[in-house]
Amino acid sequence: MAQAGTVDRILDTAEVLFAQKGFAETSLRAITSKAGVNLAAVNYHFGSKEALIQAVFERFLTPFSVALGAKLDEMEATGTPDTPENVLGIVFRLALGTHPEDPQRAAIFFRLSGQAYSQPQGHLRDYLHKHYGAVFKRLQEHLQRAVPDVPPMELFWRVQFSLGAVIFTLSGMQSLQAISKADFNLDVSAADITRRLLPFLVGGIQADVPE
Amino acid sequence: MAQAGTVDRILDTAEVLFAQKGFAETSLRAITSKAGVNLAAVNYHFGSKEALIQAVFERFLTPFSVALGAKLDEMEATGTPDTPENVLGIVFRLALGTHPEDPQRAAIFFRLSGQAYSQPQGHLRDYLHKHYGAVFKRLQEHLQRAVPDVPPMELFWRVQFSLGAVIFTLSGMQSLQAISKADFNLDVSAADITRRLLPFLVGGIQADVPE
DNA sequence: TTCACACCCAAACGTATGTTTGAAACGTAT
DNA sequence: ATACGTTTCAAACATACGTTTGGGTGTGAA
Repeated sequence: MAQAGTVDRILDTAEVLFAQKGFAETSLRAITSKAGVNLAAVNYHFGSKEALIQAVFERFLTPFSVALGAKLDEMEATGTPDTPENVLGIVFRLALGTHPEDPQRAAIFFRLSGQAYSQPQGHLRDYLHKHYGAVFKRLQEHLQRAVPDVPPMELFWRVQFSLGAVIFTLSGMQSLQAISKADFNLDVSAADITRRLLPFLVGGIQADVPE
Repeated sequence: MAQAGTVDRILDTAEVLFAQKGFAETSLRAITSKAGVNLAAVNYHFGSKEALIQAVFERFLTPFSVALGAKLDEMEATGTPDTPENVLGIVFRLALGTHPEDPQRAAIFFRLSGQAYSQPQGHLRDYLHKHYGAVFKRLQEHLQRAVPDVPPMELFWRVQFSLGAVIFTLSGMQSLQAISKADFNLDVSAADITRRLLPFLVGGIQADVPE
């Protein structure tokens, strides 16, 4: 990140600031001054702030969804059984491991996703669903095979619940960590939390469906 | 809401707009013009926008936490067993039922909570934890008795995961409903979703703790 | 009636934001 | 060396925001 081009410097900085403070609360001036580029550079290279936000997501999600697709291919090729643990495990290891050189990056990934999903108007939510809905659907199909007793409609919602648990928790990790430290005097990392998340989600997803 | 006083008209309107578009994206001008009051009224009656936001939450959460406390009292008095279903059931029925005359209100409640929690800086999160942490802790103690095999630290996080699932899902219901309709051609209500949520959360909370 | 106080209102203030502009600097191929 | 497309820059622009101001309006008590 030291002496990259203007475009990358903007993306690198925007990514961090967006994750830290949200989209509306992060001004172009904050981004450009911290990135050491001129204010006008954003509009020159991206066209608008909105386009910058989408570019940040694209740089994040395209490699992720490609890797996820590959992992699913591999799973199908090797005949790995469709269990909730296996399917969800892939996602988590991927999210935590796409940038092994920079562990912070995983947290940024989750918090950005959280920002996107909790965006009020849902522009981004729709954008994400449109561009990455295919891989997402494929993932859900594997999950469906893992819990054939859960009706598809029910599973759809359980996946949404899981998404909520994941994104919400990790996007607010700093506050939660403070609370956790105050109540239990213990530090936790993103990897800690995801380790705890897996059994929780598996338990929820394969729970019995009432009547 | 027809001809209430200025203060209530502001609160009524702000509540809806905040839930709809978020705090930063809702201007005082939008609130006051829709409420039919003068722009300066907010600063006159509340002091600042930040104070308005807190006032909105107070009007929501104080009755809720009082009612929750009463329900817990009742539970202890009648000796109702501490099962995850019972404890969580109380919360859900309360959240959905605090304003039976206005079913929309429950959705607003959840979406506001979601906005608060996904707020980047976490002012509100801390405010909520400070003002309503006591009832919350009590709830968690009942849950702990319901799942004695889950270590307290683990349970703390599972409660956070549950909060995420609930708030996140309900705060983004409009988008999710659209997706759900597109994929399954079915409409769903907030009550529907909470009915689905309960078994999911119970399953997650009482899942086995690994090694 | 007069006074005091709470409330309301139109207007203005200061500031911050995203965006645009036009000229300067740069790199590169001719 | 020159010309040209690309990129950078300081400055300005238009707008939106939260907040403040000062005068007006109504109401109840003295």
